[in-house]
Amino acid sequence: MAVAPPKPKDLSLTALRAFEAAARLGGFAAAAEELGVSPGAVTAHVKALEDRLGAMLFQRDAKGVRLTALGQRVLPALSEAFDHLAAASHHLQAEAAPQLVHIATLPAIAQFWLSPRLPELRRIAPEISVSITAMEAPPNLKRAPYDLCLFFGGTQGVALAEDVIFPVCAPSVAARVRSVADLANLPCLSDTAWSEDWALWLATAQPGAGITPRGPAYSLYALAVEEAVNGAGVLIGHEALVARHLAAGRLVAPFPGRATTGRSLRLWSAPPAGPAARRVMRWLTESA
Amino acid sequence: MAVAPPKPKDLSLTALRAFEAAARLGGFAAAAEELGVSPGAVTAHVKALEDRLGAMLFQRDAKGVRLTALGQRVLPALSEAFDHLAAASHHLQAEAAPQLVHIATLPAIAQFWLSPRLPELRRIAPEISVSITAMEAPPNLKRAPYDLCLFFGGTQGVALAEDVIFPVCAPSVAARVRSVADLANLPCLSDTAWSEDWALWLATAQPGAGITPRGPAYSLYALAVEEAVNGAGVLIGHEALVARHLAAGRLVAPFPGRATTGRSLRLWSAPPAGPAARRVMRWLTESA
DNA sequence: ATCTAGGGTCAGAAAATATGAGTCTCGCCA
DNA sequence: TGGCGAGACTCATATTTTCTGACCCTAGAT
Repeated sequence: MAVAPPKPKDLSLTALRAFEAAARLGGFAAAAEELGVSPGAVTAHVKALEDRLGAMLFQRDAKGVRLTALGQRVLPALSEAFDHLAAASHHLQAEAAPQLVHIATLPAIAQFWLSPRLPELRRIAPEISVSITAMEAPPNLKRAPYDLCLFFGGTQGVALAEDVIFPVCAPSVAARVRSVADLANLPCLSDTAWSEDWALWLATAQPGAGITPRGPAYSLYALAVEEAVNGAGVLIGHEALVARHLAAGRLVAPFPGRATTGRSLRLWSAPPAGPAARRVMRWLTESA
Repeated sequence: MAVAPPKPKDLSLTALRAFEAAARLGGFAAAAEELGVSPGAVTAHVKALEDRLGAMLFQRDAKGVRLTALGQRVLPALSEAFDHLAAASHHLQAEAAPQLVHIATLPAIAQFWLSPRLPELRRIAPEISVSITAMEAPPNLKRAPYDLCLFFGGTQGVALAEDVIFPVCAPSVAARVRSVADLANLPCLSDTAWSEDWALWLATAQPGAGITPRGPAYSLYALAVEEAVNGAGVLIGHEALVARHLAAGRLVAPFPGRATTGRSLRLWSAPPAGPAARRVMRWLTESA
């Protein structure tokens, strides 16, 4: 009774994932971002899924998309399923490479805080290998395959250090800086993502000074630091990130005033943290 | 602090699925069958996954594959995750098309039992649309998107009818059949998948007759039936499948003896059966 | 009015996935 | 002891899926 294979194919997993991400994040663009594809790809997936189902999942208007009733009904089960799948996949990777620890962090933290500590970690625990991925925002640990996260702000995990900020500059520049008022005549370097830093520091160190620092903003903190070291101006420094340069004398703090941003450098781990991840977490915590 | 996207991609869902199927079913060939792809595709997926992980998941030997310890450790979580995903996907399809009922069944049942009943069902419940997929063996309902299954044997669901077998043939052939002994001189048609039918019937209807029926075996029961109707010989008929031909007089039963195969025609549903599926199930049960 | 943030569309390109034929290695069996 | 058959592997090729990139469109915000 053999028959030729007229196979009724399942829904495409990729399309389901695109729908799930779009629904959960409330937009195709956000979903594209999370999935690491272009928005057009998400559009196409959702459309394909809708065509396949013969029903709309989103209501479109020019200002975005909203889930239809159908979409709302099926989203929870789908999200949960993908959570399970991501967890299983993460588990698989952890079991396959138990000595590999993936850390997600800001580029600046990676370069100025984490990287300098790694040689010592490698000396202490040579069997552990650490991989670092730099990103702008903490990943969704339910989905992304990282073992540890290291970012400013939030409330999860342990705080390694207060985020303390204060101006720093090359020694040659410091010689020309006598008072806070001098900042008005110097390039005041900053990071575009931390554009409030100067105002925050001024409010704390010299309230009512009436100074509006002006200067280039960099989209990569490392660039700003590099410029400061090269004498391009005064950088509003984050203690954890400029500590090494201060210790080495490549940068100095021309003013005594320090401000806290209210955030802290925090370290947390993905739920089923393996021995290696715990080991690295302990070491980083102690080293802070 | 924007950075270019050096994205650490997740494991391929397709590869994970191939691994899961191979592990669960105990072989690449079986997995290929379930996934509806060629064995080579499964081989490639598993290999890609192993390369990606840097660890072996299967131990190969010439007689098949066995899971490694690593594979055994991760399989349960993966299987569960794919079960959830399949359930969610099924749920989505059911919600999107609540009036569509997918039935999985044997080709012969589809043609000779189910199909004749559908016009009446359409008359009674025109809003329900039924889709039928023919297959050789009951699908894994945890994975395959069917609402109802209709097969011989098993213990699930409700029994619609005993599987009763007895010889049938065209009236013109019946005229030449006087006794069971005549079967030795006539083509005795059968289905390759039900090769024991003749022996079973003879053991019940004429024990010790010493007859070995000979004749063509068909890989599709419908072919055997067609041949019987055309007078090609005597077919060992399954009551549920030849009832219509008997009623119409195109086939007759030349002997009074009937045997039961010990199995029955059973109908069962996938766990979260919607209203339409339940309706169809009720109707089919009553119609039997 | 212009800008901006989202989506939609499309053609072409890239990557993933599948096939199919041919090998290889066993264990089974005559 | 040589022939099968099962099951898996390989490789070159084919197909399908998926992605991109550039463009358009709309509506609310500036």
